[in-house]
Amino acid sequence: MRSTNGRNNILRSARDTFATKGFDGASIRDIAQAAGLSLSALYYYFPSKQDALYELVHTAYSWYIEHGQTVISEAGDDVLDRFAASVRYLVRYRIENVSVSTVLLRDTERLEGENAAAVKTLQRQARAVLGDVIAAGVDAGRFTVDDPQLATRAVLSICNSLSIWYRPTGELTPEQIERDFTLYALRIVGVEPDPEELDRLLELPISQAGILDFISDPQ
Amino acid sequence: MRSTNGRNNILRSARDTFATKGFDGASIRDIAQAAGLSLSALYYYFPSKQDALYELVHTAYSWYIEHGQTVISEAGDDVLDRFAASVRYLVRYRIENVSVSTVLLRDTERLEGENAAAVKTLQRQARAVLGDVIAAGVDAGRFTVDDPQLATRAVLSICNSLSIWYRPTGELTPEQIERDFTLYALRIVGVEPDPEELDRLLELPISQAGILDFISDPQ
Amino acid sequence: MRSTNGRNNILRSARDTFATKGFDGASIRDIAQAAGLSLSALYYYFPSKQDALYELVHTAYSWYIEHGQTVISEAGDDVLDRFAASVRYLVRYRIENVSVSTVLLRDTERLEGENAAAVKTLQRQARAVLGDVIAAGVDAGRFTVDDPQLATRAVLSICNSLSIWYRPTGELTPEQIERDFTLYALRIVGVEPDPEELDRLLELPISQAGILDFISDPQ
Amino acid sequence: MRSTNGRNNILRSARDTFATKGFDGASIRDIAQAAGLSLSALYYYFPSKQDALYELVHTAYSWYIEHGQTVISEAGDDVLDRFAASVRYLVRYRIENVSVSTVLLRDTERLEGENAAAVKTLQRQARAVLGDVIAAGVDAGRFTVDDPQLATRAVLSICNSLSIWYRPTGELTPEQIERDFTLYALRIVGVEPDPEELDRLLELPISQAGILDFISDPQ
DNA sequence: TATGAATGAGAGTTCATTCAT
DNA sequence: TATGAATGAACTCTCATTCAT
Repeated sequence: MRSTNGRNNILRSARDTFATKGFDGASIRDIAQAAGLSLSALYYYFPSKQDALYELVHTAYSWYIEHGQTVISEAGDDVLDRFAASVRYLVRYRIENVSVSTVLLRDTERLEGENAAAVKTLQRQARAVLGDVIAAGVDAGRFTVDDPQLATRAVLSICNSLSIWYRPTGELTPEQIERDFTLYALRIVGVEPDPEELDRLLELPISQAGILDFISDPQ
Repeated sequence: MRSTNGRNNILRSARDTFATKGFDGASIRDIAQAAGLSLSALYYYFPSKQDALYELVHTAYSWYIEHGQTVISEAGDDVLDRFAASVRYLVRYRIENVSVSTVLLRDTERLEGENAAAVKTLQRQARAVLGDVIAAGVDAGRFTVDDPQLATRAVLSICNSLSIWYRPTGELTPEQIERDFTLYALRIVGVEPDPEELDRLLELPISQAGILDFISDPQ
Repeated sequence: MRSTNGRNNILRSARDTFATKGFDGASIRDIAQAAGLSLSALYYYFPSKQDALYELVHTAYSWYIEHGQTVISEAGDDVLDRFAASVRYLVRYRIENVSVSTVLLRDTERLEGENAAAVKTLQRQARAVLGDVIAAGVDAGRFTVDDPQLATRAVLSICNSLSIWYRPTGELTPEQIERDFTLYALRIVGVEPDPEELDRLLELPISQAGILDFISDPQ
Repeated sequence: MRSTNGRNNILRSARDTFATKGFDGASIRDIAQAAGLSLSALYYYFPSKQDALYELVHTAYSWYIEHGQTVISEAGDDVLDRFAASVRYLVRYRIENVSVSTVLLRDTERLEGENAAAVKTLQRQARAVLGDVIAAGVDAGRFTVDDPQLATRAVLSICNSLSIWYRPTGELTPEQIERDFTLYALRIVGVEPDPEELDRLLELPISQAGILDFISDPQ
């Protein structure tokens, strides 16, 4: 069994190097250097650069999907609560995991063959985390949108944009972003919350406990 | 005298090759082959791969900004009309120029030095096309958002997502997308239009006339 | 059209380097250095090391087969004359083209896929150059062997052994070897020539005119 | 105490891997995998790849020489019997030990330094096993060849060719090959046996008893 | 305008080998 | 005895680029 330590160390470096230079722009030598290892040591853990990307992307998506479902079920039965929880979960994920999010959203299309197919399935499932809640809200008559899938894409793309422009050193605090993005999301599905309601939705507990160390950002 | 023809031919190939493989994944041989030229011919027109990317990105952004301002001013004085026009202009641009949009939104960060700086300025201006309208709407009390810049990012990111998932062969028509995205944008800034009003906003004329052939998609 | 000059120069170096170090032991750097070119220049002419080997082997076998048939037909109708001519042709080929013979006989099995298949066909044809003559001799009742194919292998293997041990600086002259090997070959097929007959058979003209420069040994 | 078991297991794998891929084409990983061992385990038994090859080649040649001398002395005093015995011994060795023969005849020249020198001595001795018999036959006036050494090379090369083309699944039986090759060998040295004589020569007992398991072929 | 020929640097990957355990 | 972890050197091959024509 190859030590999880060595693997994770490399995955962390791969994540940061991919995020900075892009999959094709990042050389394996860059990753090795970032990991404090020799070039060839990487090949002890991963048979190829592609495989390292796949491992990273696969693990990150899987974690997101699994914890997303937990977060939503912990939000209770009300569809508004569940919707707010899933939006806030994604916002926080993007803010706290900018590097991996960049790789997920930009470099995933560099995957080939079976890897690409497997990840496309995961992406569909990840979209469904939010998409199922929106569909439920529409079915329940609480949300008013013509095309729940398109509305899902809209809300997701707002949150995903964080990986492009959010920086911890920027002017906006995570809390401001979380509040405003939650409001935008609600409005998109046709809900205009009064301020107290919005406050309440923002106080529901959202957990990202137990995230793997090679997913979450370095600080 | 360098013929515009040769240049544009190359820019078209560069756009498609960058869009498909990414800037770092695309080799100059790929571009030459797509252009039906020899490797060295490219160097007659562009001193480097970077320069070709810069030319492409610079021209595309400049065109977008210039025509965007025209479109908005042609929409009249009402801030709602101007807002709808600018959203619809961007939606159409993304739908009709998927390839160049992909490059603009993904590969621009591969630019270096002065090129990168110049394009960052253009990106700010491009954001301002929509951003100024939103700010005006907020100032006029017609839009209710706390942070006009953040709202701008939200609306932009919805439209920009088209470059990732929109395909002309997909199920949704450009008209459906334009309608729904316009509605989402209005809702984000706190406006809930009644159906007639939305219809009216969707009938305002939007021109993309005169777009350069190496920007707009092949069909 | 890539210049034949450049190609042949590389093929010559490849031949010598493969002969000395074996296909797997020869690095592309070795070949480039021997050719007085940079590493990458080789890739302008040959897409891979495999392809260079294939080109070399394919051309050498094709030349051997074609000229072998000419030599035999020029030897006249008598099966003994034809047999002696084909043996002497092969002996001379091995002596005058030791390097390429070494590659042909040792490294051909490093070929893969279609290349391997194509060369196996050529090898069968090359064996048939001598094999057809032996079969004709057996059919005509002039040769007494049970299995013409096995006798062919026997005669061929004697001649082929030259690529392993023959050196121009050795004690034996090409003429001595040609005489003795011709005698062995005759004896194998059951013919014991008297000295005058052997002399006559050794005086028939055998041409290797027009051999390609990257096949024949450097001197 | 290094167990002979472990060593032989590795030598067996080395033999097969070298035979299939060639010395330079075979990686130590390939050998380890074939032996069912980890990479580093090989280094417990052999200090380098070269040494493993040397051990294999050295042992195989030594065994061949020693048993060859036994076989010949067991054939009695008659030079024809001794000659037939040595030819048939080699034919059987090549047929029953194709893998090791391939390595012996092809990869021996990859040996370096002292290893190469030592093996060259062994090769000379191995040639002498047959060569001494031929020389004795010539001295005794029973064989009529001008150059006993060249005749030796001729007979050897016929037998050695088996490592290239003989496969147990082929059409020819070992017995057919043994008969025909013995006949060819006799003819080369100028002896035309009548059928009864040939039969008698083929009935002399030849032993390969006690061959080491890492020399003889797997079945 | 355009190409063929060439190059140095660097890509991903594999190699034989080492060493602490 | 045997392994997991690591390394430096070398591998084949591709890259962006140049330059004479």
